[in-house]
Amino acid sequence: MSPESAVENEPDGLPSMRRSNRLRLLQAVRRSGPISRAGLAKATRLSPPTVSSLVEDLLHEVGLMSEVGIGESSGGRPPVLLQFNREFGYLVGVDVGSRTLRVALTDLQGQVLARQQVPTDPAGGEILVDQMCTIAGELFTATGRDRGKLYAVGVGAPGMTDVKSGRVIRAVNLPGWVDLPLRDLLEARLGAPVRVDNDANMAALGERWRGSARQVKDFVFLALGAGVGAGVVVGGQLHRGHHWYAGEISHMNLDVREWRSDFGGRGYLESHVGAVAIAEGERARSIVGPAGAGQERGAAVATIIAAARSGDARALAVLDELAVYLGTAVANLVAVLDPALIVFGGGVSHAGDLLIERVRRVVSRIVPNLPRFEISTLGDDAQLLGAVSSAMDIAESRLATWLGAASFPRRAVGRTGTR
Amino acid sequence: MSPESAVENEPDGLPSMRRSNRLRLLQAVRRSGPISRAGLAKATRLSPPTVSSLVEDLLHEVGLMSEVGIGESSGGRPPVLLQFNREFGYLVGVDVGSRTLRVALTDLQGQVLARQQVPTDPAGGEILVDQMCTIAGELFTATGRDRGKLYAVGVGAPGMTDVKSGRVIRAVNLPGWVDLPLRDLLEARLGAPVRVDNDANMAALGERWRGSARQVKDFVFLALGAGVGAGVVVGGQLHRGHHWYAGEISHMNLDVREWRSDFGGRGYLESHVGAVAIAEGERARSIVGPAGAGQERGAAVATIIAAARSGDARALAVLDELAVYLGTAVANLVAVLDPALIVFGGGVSHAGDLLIERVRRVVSRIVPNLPRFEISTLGDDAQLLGAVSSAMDIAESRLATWLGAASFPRRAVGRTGTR
DNA sequence: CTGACTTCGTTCAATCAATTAACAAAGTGA
DNA sequence: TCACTTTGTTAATTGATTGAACGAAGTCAG
Repeated sequence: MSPESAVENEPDGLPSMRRSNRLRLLQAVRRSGPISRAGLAKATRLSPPTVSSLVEDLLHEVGLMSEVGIGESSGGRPPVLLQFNREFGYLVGVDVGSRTLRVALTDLQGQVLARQQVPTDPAGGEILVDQMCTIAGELFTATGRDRGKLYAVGVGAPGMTDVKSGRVIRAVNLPGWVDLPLRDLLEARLGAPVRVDNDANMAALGERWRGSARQVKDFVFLALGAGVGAGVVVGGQLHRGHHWYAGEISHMNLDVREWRSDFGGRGYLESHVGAVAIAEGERARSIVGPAGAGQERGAAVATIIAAARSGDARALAVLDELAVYLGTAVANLVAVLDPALIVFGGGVSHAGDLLIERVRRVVSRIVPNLPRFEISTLGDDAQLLGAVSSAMDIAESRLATWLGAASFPRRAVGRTGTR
Repeated sequence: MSPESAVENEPDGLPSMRRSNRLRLLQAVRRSGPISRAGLAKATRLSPPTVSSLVEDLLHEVGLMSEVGIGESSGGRPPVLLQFNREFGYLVGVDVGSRTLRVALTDLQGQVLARQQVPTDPAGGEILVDQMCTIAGELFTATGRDRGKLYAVGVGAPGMTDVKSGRVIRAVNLPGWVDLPLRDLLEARLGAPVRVDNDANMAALGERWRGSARQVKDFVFLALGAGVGAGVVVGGQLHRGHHWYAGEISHMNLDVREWRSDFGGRGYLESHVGAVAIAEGERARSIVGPAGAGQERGAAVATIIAAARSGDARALAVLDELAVYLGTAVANLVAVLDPALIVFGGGVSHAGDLLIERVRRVVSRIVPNLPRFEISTLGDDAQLLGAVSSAMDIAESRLATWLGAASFPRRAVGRTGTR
């Protein structure tokens, strides 16, 4: 009964018109929640008998729909409500943070059934792969679901990833991850298609799905954590770039006079906006104490933000300084992309309006086309939910190809000659 | 027999499967040049009788195909070759330069039938609209084509345009164009759908179609003329941005220390890379003579480039300076988008390798993900051909909706009740 | 130059899915 | 209780695609 086997069972022979209409019905059901056959007929502009017949397939032969009960009558025979069978399969989303590993088990609609988080094993490498698989297994057991029905997996990893080959090229703070074929390892162990992407991209997907960026076609998610990264969404689609480097804005140079000093010099965004840079600035030290005392830069940043919130002039000055660099970088990004929205995430984003106002002031002096600015509404869950969202994307296309999105009547392969 | 009337004549009653397959055939014919019915059957995976029947429609009823002759036998009955009827309708592309107005008349495949160029009337405004329409009319007459068969028009205008409403918000060097509803004016006079877009975007489309960017999904066209503009192509599609400001990189700030000085200060790209800025730099003056002597900045730039090509140290120094700013801007753009290719166009691009090498050197010090760099292969024709290309896009979708790309069986509207 | 073989395209009957029309089912409301 | 609505199914019709057979128009070998 696993989806895998169902794929095999489905005869390829069905002419495509029917398959395509089946898919249309399924999508209508997913969009329009519980809905009657009559409602589906209106929504898809198919005739009632056709809908009945296709629903029959979807209900009993395929198993992707279920009858969910009787609806209110509106003056006639009450409708039989149909629903997408969300438990036809399950999704797993994984967020590999440099400190925390989060795993969620959801149904096909992305509804979270269970989740768990543990400290990331700093050794990285295959140990982490073990950790993920174990936790995923535990979540299946805990919720009493069949792990054979795992349908797709999304993984957000810190650092640089090659989405096509599913490799992690290098991971921030996880020395054990260098050119790790994460996707292949996971697919082998979990028996389901896996997509690996970097954390900023995943966070962007999360915000697009259930965060600040719903309905927004063009936006950028700014991950302001240990480093600075961006997830770029253009035309509703994540844009990853030719070398998977899109959004690596930490390399931006904001001082032509310093461009000769190679990566990481004073002219570069990274030197002014990363948590490291913030925590180790002069003013910052005067707030959080001498360098080296605070092992955790994230904590130092949090302290500075707290001070700023309570009106500490030195802390506000740190934000001012930060905003000049960040704002200029954002302005340059806006000059290139003209997005409708920029979402701030990561530790620095907890400064909230203190940050947004300062950045907006800078940006508005540089470019005329101001985007909307918002703080991530998902916070630390953005990456995890983004991973789930990307698993949903895989599931979507798997369902589509399976049910026959494939255009049109395909003749039986290997057509025999005339003789 | 104009396409317009044909659209009306086509009964909407054809069930969609047939319409959709007709479209598939048409596209296969356009892709695969002259091809037999048997070839089409293989290419589209439709059965021979179906192909015959649909081709019959397309040939005689619709008129979008024509038989073009008999092909070589490959050991059996020789094939009857079919072709897309490129003269089913015509396209017009217009490039409104600040100095030259170019107009081309092409067939539906974008093959240029005739073209003409005249000096742009600096008065701008509706006078220019007249000019365009007149020239277009002349081209129809000169080639003996029926102007009633005009199928789509693309117009590239300098400056800022709102593609959705078809308005020119403001045009560089054309004071008469301020918030001009160019699309509506032209559609009223020409009787065909019109798309208006800015010159950098059109040039990008041109390079995508028949220039350096063929087959490239993610690239940026840099228009280095009087100002600096970019046409941004992401995922094969032009990206225009939320306020139609995408690619307005002249606003980029490359010197945080100068960000307070508002638009146009020393920190901004525009102040260093535009033809004005180049021609009026100190070193530049020492080559081309005192300021004000050369009315034409474009000519001054050309002089400098010529000098550089012949090894003039001062001219090369101008390029060096330019490359630092341009390279930094490009690097920032690359940090955001990671394109596969950057195409240089406009007057400054005539510096060729002298420019590319210098820019590449700067970019390679700032970001690790170097794109390919190329000089526009279309030169001054990029915008014009881009305008044609965008007209083709319109034509494509017009044909598609007309032939019924619209997904699936649509019930007769206003379905009468059960009674 | 004839006959076997290919390839191209069409004719014809069969198939399959969607539609219309009619009807059964299951309610509301006067 | 009866007229009316809305939902869903059954039955007959329509329309498009297909497979098989066949005619058309060539090549190629002996």
